[in-house]
Amino acid sequence: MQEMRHLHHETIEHTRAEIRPSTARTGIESWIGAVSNHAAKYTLFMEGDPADHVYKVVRGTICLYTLLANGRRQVLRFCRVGDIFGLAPMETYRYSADTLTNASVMRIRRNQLDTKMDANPVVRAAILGSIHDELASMQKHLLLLGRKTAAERVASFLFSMFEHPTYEGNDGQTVELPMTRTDIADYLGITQETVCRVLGQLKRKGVIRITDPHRIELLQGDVLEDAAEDESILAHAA
Amino acid sequence: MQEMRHLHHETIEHTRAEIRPSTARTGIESWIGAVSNHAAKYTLFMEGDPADHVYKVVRGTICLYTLLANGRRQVLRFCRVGDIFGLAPMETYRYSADTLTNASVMRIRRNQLDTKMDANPVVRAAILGSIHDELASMQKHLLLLGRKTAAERVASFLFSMFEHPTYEGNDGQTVELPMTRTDIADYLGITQETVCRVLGQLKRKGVIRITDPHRIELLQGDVLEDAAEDESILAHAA
DNA sequence: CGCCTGGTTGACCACTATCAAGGTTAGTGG
DNA sequence: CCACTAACCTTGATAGTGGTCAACCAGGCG
Repeated sequence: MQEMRHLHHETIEHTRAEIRPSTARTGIESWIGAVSNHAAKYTLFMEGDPADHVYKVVRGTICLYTLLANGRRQVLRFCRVGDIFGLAPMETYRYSADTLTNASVMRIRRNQLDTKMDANPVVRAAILGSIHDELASMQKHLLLLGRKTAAERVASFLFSMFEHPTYEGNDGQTVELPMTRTDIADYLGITQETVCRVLGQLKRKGVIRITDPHRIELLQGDVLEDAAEDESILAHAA
Repeated sequence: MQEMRHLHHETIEHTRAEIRPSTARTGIESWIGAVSNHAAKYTLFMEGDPADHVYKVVRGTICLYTLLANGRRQVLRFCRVGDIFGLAPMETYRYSADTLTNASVMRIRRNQLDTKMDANPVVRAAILGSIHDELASMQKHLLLLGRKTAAERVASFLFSMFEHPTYEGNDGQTVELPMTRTDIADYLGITQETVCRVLGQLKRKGVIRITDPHRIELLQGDVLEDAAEDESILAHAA
């Protein structure tokens, strides 16, 4: 909650980004690019748009998703501060990107990035590392979508939110969920109603406390972690 | 059943691989590495093993998968001739790899590959391209696992098999399925029985013909393609 | 020849989707 | 400042897709 000062609206400014240590995870301390600010629910780009920019989240949360003809939606990833997306080389984006909250993103021209990569082994390693992280988390998500029950999916999701390096409104015991229940459902391959029901179940079991719909407090982390891989932990009743 | 001649058992030979044009897709015409031959159902490595090699399939089909405590399995990918796996930089493999058929793989030491990558921009681009392909297909798979019905999943799978660049036993109208029904089920996030039932349905509709359990002939490609995104194409009855 | 693995089909049932209603919150305009 | 509206969230009732359990068949290998 300390990175949301000077909020111009939809402004674009060329800056050398000063990003926090958490970003060092990408190995790139400072990038140069155009930073733009957007209101919530703004579409940065849609599936099929020409993919000539790579994005880095500076503030807020972004949601990457794909659609099926009949309107079914699969959320591929929630991108938070420091996350990079649109990185894989491609002609056109293979997914759409919406802001969930007010958000700022830095855009880097793909060809500029390619030049930097060719010139600088450190940048190269950083990019590879970032792609690797993405692959790893996608593999975990394949397992979740293919083989976990609804209760395990929600528990896994919550647990990963608590695990995530602390950022705005996360003191390790409480997480801010910037997304709606429908967003969570579309991420987990279930419905909004099922998400609610499992959250209710976790609440009744005393595993979490739902301060308000977008703010959840962790009471029994170990139980949540177990529940992420074995729904029987939350055996019926209560 | 025609690819199982001259089976040396577990031989290893250093060779300059002569691989077919389909491999040019990786941009690397010839790699140098140790080629090893394995019988079907051989485990190349398991999740958690130190990841010091990158593999390239020279012959046969490999199956990459992860397990959940209670035995549930998610197949992440079927690797066929020319495919590369174990590429993302990691300390230990995050999945296991089994041969499905008799197979040969070329192993390259990770640090050797890293050296090549740093020295050669062409290799670099090829590797990045390969990772990109993997990301793209994983994103498609997330959509399948999260949002498609059983019928759509099987149709998608078959369609992708028919689309795949022709290789052993695929003349564009007939595909050889080296994997078992259980393997397919674990790839699609459903059960063996459901796979059988959908295949039966497709057969009764006249969309495919099942010459033998591992050999399927395509009769109506357009119908199969439509069914991959809209199960109602296969509306009940018959 | 008989076991064992893999495939197929059927009967039944459970998990989760769907449909529906009511509650809460935030944003908007009077 | 408050009424009104529209999202969003929550919970309940019902139904359907696909899982589970079980039986049987076929082929390969010891």
